[in-house]
Amino acid sequence: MTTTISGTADEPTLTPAARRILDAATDLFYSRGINSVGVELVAEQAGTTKKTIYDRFGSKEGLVVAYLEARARRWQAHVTDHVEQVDGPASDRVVAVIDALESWLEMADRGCGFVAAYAELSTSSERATAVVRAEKEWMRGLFGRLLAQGGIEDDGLLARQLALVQEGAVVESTAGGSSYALDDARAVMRALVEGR
Amino acid sequence: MTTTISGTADEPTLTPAARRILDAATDLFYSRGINSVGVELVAEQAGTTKKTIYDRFGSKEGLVVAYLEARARRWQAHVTDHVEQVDGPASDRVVAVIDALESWLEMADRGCGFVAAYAELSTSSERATAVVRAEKEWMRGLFGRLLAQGGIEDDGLLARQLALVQEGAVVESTAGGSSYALDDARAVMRALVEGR
DNA sequence: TGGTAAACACACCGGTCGGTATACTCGCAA
DNA sequence: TTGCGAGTATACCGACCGGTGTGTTTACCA
Repeated sequence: MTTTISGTADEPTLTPAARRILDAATDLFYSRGINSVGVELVAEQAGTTKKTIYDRFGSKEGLVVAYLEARARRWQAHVTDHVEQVDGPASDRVVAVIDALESWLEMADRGCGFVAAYAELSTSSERATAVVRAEKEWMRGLFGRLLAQGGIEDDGLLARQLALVQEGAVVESTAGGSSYALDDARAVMRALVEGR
Repeated sequence: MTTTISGTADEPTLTPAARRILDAATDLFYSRGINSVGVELVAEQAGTTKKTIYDRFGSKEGLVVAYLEARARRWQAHVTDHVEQVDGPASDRVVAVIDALESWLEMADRGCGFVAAYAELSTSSERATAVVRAEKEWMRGLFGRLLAQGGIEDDGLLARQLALVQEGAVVESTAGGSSYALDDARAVMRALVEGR
């Protein structure tokens, strides 16, 4: 282990067609919504057939879960990269998460894919909601590790508050249409960390 | 005008069948997701027919917009009620919004209906996303009014931060599965308001 | 009394949904 | 050489999608 801040499982190997299917699903599920995209469309965009999708992923739900897991891996790697490039006081490293979010939202301007998935699937797919919850938990854990490495002792309260602020920033800057949300979040985070 | 903290338009009069349709849609759209519910199902649960839905609301999108507007009115009335029952320092009234959210989530445990709608519709319905954005704007305005009434001057920054924290609380307590989120949000809000 | 808005029942449209079945081709490894 | 996993192609299934059309019944109101 070279680092203690990541802690993300690496992805399973995929056959070439499965790779294309997952890429197409990632694109379509995020941009148009999971329930609005049929497997036939995914197959078409992947240059393959429904048959192959069902051979590789079992069901649409299986494909959705694979999409969410892949998305979580990419997001976590993205955040980890940003955070690792900063070495200063804990507040600087915490705020770097919002920098990561900012560059992420330039590609993903439709908001948090996990919150969207939760909204669409929470009543219909237990497996999908479990992946969403795990991602939120990972964020809380990340903030906890950043605080600990910065020498700030915290029983979990501050880490949870920082994660909460980060989630609020996503909602306000996307659904809320606020162009100040990221800066607002940075200010709140600094106040919280430096205040204790 | 008896109060200056509400500022919500009252609902248009509806025919009896339209009322039942809107009630059924409110129930179904929220609990199962908008894209997952067909107009036929709404008609059935409302004890009416598709024809009447299209006569009253024009299209499924029209029904969705009416649902979101009605939901916004109920949410805003709910919050206003809670806030009006508190008369203390600004921090107490601000925190009362989280109390309102807490009792709201007892009925609506699937998260913010507006965020869910945004996730499902942001690429397909301009009208729906406008209603969502207006609701988020209303929340920022509410916090601004509460601060002003409490004698706290704010150019908008603090009000936006409070709204951001409130949104984060919703996400963390629903999709995030955190049972501390509401208390965490209250603590952050108090720190922000009392800190300035 | 006549007109009108509201709600009703019901049949119908083209299209898409998730999912399955059959059959064929290819490359690779035992 | 044989077998197998991977992929392709295509046809099919019942169910449901959003939306429309025709015609009938009810109730209120000028």
